[in-house]
Amino acid sequence: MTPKKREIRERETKILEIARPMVVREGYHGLNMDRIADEVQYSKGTIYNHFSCKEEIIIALAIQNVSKRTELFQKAAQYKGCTRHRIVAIIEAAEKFVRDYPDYFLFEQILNLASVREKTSEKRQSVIRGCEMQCMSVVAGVVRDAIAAEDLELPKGFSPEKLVFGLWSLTSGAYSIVFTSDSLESMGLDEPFKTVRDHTAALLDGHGWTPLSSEFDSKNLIKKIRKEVSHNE
Amino acid sequence: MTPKKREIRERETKILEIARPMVVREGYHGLNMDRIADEVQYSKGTIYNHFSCKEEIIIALAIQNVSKRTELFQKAAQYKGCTRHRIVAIIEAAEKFVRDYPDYFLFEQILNLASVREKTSEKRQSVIRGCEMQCMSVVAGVVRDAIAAEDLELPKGFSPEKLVFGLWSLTSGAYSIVFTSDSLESMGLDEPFKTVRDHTAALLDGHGWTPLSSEFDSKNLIKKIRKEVSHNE
DNA sequence: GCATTTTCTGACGTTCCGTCAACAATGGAT
DNA sequence: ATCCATTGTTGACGGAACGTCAGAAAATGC
Repeated sequence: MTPKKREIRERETKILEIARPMVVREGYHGLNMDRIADEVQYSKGTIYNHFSCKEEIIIALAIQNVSKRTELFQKAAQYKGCTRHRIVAIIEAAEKFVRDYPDYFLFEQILNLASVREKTSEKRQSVIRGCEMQCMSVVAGVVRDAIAAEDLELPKGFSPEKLVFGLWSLTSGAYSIVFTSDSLESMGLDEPFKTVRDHTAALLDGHGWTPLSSEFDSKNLIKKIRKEVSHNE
Repeated sequence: MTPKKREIRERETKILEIARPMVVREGYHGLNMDRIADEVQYSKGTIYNHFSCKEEIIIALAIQNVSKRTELFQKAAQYKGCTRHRIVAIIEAAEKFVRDYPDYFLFEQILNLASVREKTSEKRQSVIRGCEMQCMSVVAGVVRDAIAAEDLELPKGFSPEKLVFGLWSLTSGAYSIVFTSDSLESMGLDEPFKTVRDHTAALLDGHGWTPLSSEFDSKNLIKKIRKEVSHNE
C-alpha cells in the first residue's frame, strides 16, 4: 500500500521535473508526451494516468509557480514597518519572484491562451484561482491597513482591490514585456527592474499613499527588505 | 499580368479574413490549414504559397492589429491641447483600440509564446517591431514636448522612453488581465476600464506631469477627446 | 497459491502539419 | 494561332504527436 503509493507520488514529481525544462527550453510545442515517457522510463499510458492531457502538465507546473509566489507574498506582507514600506516589500517580493524563477513566468503566458486553458481540469484551475485570490487578499489587506492608519485615502467607489489591480497590472505587464520583447535595449530601456520600481513608486505616490517616495530613502529600504526576506529562508 | 496578380493579392486577404474568426472563436489550435483551404476554395499547397506556415498567418493577423493601433496613436498624438491632455488622448486611443478590436488582442498573446514567434519570418517580425517602435516614439514625442513645455521634469537618467514603458506596462498588463482573467468580478473589480484610466492618471500624477488630474475635469476631457477622435474617421 | 483489483504497456487510430512531383494556366515570341 | 518557358495549383503522401484501449503484468487480499 504505502510503497506503491509512494512510488506513484514520486513519479508524478519526476514527470514534472522532466517536463519543466522541456517547456523552458523549447516552449509549449517542445513539450512532448512521447519524450517525457522515454525520459521518465515509463510508458505513455502511465503518464496519462497522472495527467489526462498535455495541458494538465502545463497547469501543474503553473501551480508550483503560483504557490511559490503566494508564499513569498505572505512572507513579504509580514514585513515590520509602516504600510507604505510593507507594500514596497510586496513589490520587492514580486520582483524577486520573477528574477529567481524567470521560467515560472512562461507558464502563465502559455496558460493565458484560451485554447490551452480550456483543456485543463476545473480542479487545477480552481487551485490557480485560489492562489490568485490569496495574493490579492494579502495585498488588499495591506491597503486596508493603510486606510485604517490614515496613510492612504481612496476615493468613494475605489476599493482596495482596485488599487491592487493597478499594481498587479503594472508589474505583470512590465515583466511580461521584459521577458518577451527583444527590442528593449534598442529603445533605450536599460535597468528595466529599476524602472518598474520607480513606476510603482510613482503610482502609489499618485494615489497619495504616505509617506511619499520622496519622503524616504528607497534604496536603503529595499536593501533592508532584501536582507530580511532572504535571511528568512 | 494584372488580373492574375490581383487575384493572388485578393486571395491573400481572403485567407486572412477566413483565418481570423477561426482563431478568435477557437484559439490558436482552432486555426487549421486544411479547413482554411476548404473554406477559401483553394488547395492547401496554394495556401502555403502565401504563408510558409501556420504561424505566419498568426503574425500577419497581428500585423493588421498593430498597424491599426499605430494609426490610432498617431491620430491621438495630434490632439490639440496641453501635453497632459494629449497623453490622455493617447491612453484613450489605447483603450478604444482594445475595446473596438478585442480579438486583435489575442494575437499578441499568442505571438508572445516563444514557440510560436520562433517560426515566423524575420521580415514580418521586423514589421511588428517597426510598429512598436513607431508607437513608442509617438508617445515619447509627447513626453519630450511636455519636458520642453516644463509640464514635466524627469529625474536624471530617466528617459522619456522609460516613462512610456510605465504606461505601456500598466495598460497592456491591465487589458491582458481584463481579457483573460475570469475572476475579476469575484474580486470586486467592476468598471475595469475606468479603473485603468484612474491608474494611468495616478501614475502620471506621481511623476508630476502637470496639470495634475485633480486640476482638470477628466470626465469632460475624455468626452471631448472621444468626440474628436471618432469624428475624425 | 489463487482470485480480484489495480497498474502498466505500446501498438494503433486519428488529426494535422508541411512537401512535392505531377499537372494546369499564363503570357510573350514567332 | 501555336508553342514553350515560366509561373501557379493540386491533393496524395510522409511524418510527428496526441490520446486510447485491450491485453499483459503486478499488487493486493484471502
